[in-house]
Amino acid sequence: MAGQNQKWQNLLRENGYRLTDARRAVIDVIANTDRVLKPIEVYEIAKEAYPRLGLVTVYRTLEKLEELDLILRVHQEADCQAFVPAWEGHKHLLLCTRCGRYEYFEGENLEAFFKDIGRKTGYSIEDHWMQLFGTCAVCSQENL
Amino acid sequence: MAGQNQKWQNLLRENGYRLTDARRAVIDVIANTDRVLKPIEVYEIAKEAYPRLGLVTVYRTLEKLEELDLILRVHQEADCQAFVPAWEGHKHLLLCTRCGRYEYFEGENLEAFFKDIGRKTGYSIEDHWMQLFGTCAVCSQENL
DNA sequence: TTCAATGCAAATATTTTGCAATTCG
DNA sequence: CGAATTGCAAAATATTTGCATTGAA
Repeated sequence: MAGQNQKWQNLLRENGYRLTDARRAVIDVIANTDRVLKPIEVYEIAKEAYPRLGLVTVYRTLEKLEELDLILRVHQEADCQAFVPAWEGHKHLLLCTRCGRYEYFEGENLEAFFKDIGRKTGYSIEDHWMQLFGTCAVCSQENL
Repeated sequence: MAGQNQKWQNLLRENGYRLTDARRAVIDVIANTDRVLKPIEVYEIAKEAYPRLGLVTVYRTLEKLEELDLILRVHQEADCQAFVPAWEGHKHLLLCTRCGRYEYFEGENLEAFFKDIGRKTGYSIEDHWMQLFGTCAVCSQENL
């Protein structure tokens, strides 16, 4: 997962966006996080490396990263504006409700199931969201 | 799905809440909707039947209905504050991205799958969300 | 009669927009 | 240099809270 920074920076440039210090700082944070992060959290962490960063820029950078499918917006009970690095082709997430850690998981066999639902309901299925919530091994440990 | 009003009203009372005209108006709307509704939409519709309704009361009533598991919060790309009547035991939703219509669907065999994910990742799974998005039969029809 | 509930107005919180100054390429 | 980007301040949204009044039980 580490070292995505360079790849992301290249992708931004290839898509006609400029590479600025502000963007680099935001990317450093979100590309390598092992926890779900809210914009304000990205801001606070990135600000340490690049103090004149503005929150607005964080919002705008996240917007572009999402547009390029480099990050994924995570919906949770309490808030729906948190992000994790995206994994190509997979949007099945497992989240720790205590610490925000995340894991991606595979679900190939689900496609057939979804198709079947579509047939039964008369809907043409275009997208799906699947998320599991639980307590990660580390947090379970701490709670003994 | 129709005629849930009375049941909901009883449940509110059984749980120590008072039955007011404002609450009845809100319940009439959300208990019988066939579309996902945002608080402001509930407000606007319910206001027709009970003009002195305040938006704040809609928020507060929805909060109580959610607490009693009578309605379910629906998360979508654009907003995460929309509700549908809940179906006991099932939180698997299929949503029309055009008109907001919804269908519940069953997924018994998923439990084993979820358990397996938990075992592989070391997480103890506590909850899951599954939603499908698509175009319903009516909207597909209209779009010919 | 009593206390929960209401609804207004005000306070918060969050996200977006306008714009002059800055910086990348 | 020229255009994209920044970040401030202000605006727009969405949701919550305080409080005097109303109304259900």
